[in-house]
Amino acid sequence: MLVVDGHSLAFRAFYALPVDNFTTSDGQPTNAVYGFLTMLSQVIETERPDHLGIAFDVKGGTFRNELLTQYKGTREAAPEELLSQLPLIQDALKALGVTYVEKPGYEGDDVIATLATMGETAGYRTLVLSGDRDAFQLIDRDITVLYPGYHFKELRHMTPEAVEEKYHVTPAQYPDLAALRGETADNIPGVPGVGDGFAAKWINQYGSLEGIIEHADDIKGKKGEALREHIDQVKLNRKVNALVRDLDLDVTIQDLTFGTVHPADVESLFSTLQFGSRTRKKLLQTFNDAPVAEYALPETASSGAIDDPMVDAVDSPASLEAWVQQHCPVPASYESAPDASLNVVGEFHRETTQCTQAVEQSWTLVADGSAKPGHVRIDRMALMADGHAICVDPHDGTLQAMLQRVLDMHASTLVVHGYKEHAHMLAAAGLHLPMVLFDTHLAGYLMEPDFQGDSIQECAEHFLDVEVESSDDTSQGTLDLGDDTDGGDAGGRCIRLAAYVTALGHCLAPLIEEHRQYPLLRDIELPTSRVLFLMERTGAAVDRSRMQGLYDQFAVESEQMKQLAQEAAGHEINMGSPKQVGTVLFEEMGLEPTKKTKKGSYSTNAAALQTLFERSEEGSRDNRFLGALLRHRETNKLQQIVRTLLDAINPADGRIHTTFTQTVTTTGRLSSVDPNLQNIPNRNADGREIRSGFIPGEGFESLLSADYSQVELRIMAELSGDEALIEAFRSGADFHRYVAGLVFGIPAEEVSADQRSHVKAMSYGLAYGLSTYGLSQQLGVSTREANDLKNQYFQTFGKVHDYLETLVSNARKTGYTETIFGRRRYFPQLRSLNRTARDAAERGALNAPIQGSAADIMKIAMIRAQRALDDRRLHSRIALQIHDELVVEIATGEQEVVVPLVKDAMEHAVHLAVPLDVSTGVGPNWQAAAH
DNA sequence: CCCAACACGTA
DNA sequence: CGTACGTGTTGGGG
Repeated sequence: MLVVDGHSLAFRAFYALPVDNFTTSDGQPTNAVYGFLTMLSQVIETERPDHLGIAFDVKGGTFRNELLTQYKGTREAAPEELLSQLPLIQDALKALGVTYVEKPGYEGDDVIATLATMGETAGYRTLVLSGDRDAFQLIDRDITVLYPGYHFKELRHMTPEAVEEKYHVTPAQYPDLAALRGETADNIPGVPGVGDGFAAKWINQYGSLEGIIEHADDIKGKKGEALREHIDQVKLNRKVNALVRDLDLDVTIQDLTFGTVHPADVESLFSTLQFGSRTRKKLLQTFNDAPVAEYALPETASSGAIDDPMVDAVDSPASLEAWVQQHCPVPASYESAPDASLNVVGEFHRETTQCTQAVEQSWTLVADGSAKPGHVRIDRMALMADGHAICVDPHDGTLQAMLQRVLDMHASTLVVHGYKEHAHMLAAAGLHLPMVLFDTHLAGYLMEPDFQGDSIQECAEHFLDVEVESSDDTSQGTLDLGDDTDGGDAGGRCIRLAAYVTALGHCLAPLIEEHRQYPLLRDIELPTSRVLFLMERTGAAVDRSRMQGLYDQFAVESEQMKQLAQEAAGHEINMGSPKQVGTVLFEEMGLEPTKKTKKGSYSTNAAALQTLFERSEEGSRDNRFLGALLRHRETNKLQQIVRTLLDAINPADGRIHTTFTQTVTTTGRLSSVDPNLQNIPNRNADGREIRSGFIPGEGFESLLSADYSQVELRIMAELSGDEALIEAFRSGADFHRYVAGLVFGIPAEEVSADQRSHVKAMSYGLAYGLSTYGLSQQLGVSTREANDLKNQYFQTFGKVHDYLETLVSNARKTGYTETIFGRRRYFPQLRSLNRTARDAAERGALNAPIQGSAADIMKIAMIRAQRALDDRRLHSRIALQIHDELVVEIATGEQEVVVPLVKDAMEHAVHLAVPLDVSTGVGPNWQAAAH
């Protein structure tokens, strides 16, 4: 938070810049306005505050004048040239969306003191920009005064240390010193002959002004005499220079956010001030791109360093047990919740949101190793509780039983960074990790889904605002906690990580609670991570020879097409290089380019090649080249996909173990990496063949594929409350046909194939913020027709239109969107003045709650399905999730019971105004299971 | 060895 | 000039 002394900034600006150079054609001086705004802008750019308040004095006397008639008497009246600019400055602030505050009967300094105190109470670090030294009394750990030097640009950060260095008293003692010394600028006389030096000496000798007055008689010499003579003056000074910190100001911290300029007002004001375009642009940028305040870091965060724990030695089960008994918290109800499925309830309880207290009384476990499925390994682990830490070797056979006992008894009070990864690593040592209390990795993701950074170090740096010594920047694995190629202080590093996780937990728990994210964490994300752990460990079985056959087939055709294309081109070319392909097409063959890429060159993507192909004459050289190239692109891509699948097969079990990342997407979806099993071809027939390579493993009879029909549209029906759309789903008819009938005002049976597909594209485009232009492109119709369709659609489903609009306008107001389950995503760019950026943010804001709610529902479905399988002691297991589809490996003899079980888990994941529809298929491979 | 740009696979 | 992802290749830089 930045609090500014408006008058002192205006004065400095006025005297720093020549009036002559800053006057409008009709004679209005603008030097102070210009200087004020540019100086403020500079400070904002350097300090990047999330809150901003400007304090101004009000005309007329203050309570100080009543105490001290000569107060500020010598200060020359401000020149008219400056006074006339003060209202302009305030207008500019208003237009730029900056709050300013004044309080009759008080000075700007009192307003500043109050604002700074409010900020501190709310947990913000506060900067006070002021040229008045009275502000020094505000300085403490969280309040710093920016005090201008001779040149305005030299701003000194006056911290408690800086004050003590300069004046040899604490900030709290500074007003005592000023009272003794006086302030000539304000016409306040001090003790004659007493300056900073003697004042400081006395204060340090007697502790305070009070102490000095008490012992005034002890002070010898001329200075002592002078002091005794002026003691009443000094007392009065002290009364006058005390700032009022608890004014009733009529503003809250929330009012001090900024970043929303009023473009029209700015435009007109800057025009009358005759500011140049460069100046306008710069100012707009500063006040427009200001960050949306998402949360204040708690006080612990600003304190800087993380305390090192006491490191204890543990080398036997007995000493481990003793350590745990002494330091680890005892769960409130161990008997009732000892199981791994502690949180796996599949029910969402939005009302219970407390977690801070529990996390405060928690303990921490950090395992070091690799969590990559198929290459899971654990090297060591650290436990931390109660400020104490130990490092243990999980492979130590004598400790294992005790370690498991500790996990079983205390997991419900445990905090980890990455439940899924820890479950994998502990499993490598034969240990089972029950459900835990809190996960700092998942919590950080919920707080800021846009933040990219998985490791403990990155999260600590981001959320704790500490400098993390980058022990080794050799981290290669995406989810690794770090590498340990050093033979040195690996255990120490592990313990340090535990200290970070402990601090992260203490920092994130209150934030999570405040933002009502704990239900999501406890009831959705943590249970989901357990399901993902099981899925990753299981992996997906593949038919290696089938895959190899497909690979060979694609490779042969790919090679053939390459030969064909090179024949047509007349020379060897690298088919994988868009650049070389472009050269052949647009230079050697002289074809007319269709589209340009954003970076200047001509596009050679499939769409562009297709139009060129259709344009070319049958059998011509161009035609043959393009045909071969298109087919090569296709088969080469498929070959490449199959190759990565083959490479990913784990030799130990012949299965592919992907990693589902739970903290990368901004909307709440999962993603799949290494390999990505969420983008296995499904649209074209020959690509789809790859799915036939995914099969049930030994002991399993078939694969089940279960997917949601039109989830996102159903969510739109739910969220908008549109009766017509809700009825469309309740009717159970062919949805797109039914909707097309409504849109075109004809019976559903008379809807043509074209009409149906147009309406279908429109429906899906809605949730993406599709433009009429985009729609027309996709449908191959004129923008006019697309626009007509859009109007017709919104006329039929009015509430959908209203919903989408309020969605964006609410997001503009609050700064974020929310899913049905309260998952948030922030969109600071909604207030951008850059139209492209703003439009993109609007589309994102439109889509996030819809895509995100669908993701939430699927996660709940997975939790429910896993619980159902667990409860019935079934052997069937979830293998894959592809956003709206689950693939389940059905154990021999279980098909009859598993199919309805999974279907039910998905359909009843949540109760909406519209039913959720799940279609299922079973087959000997993934392709055959399609339906 | 890392990175951007391009292309293309999925929901 | 439609959202959300991951991966491969090329070709430039170091």
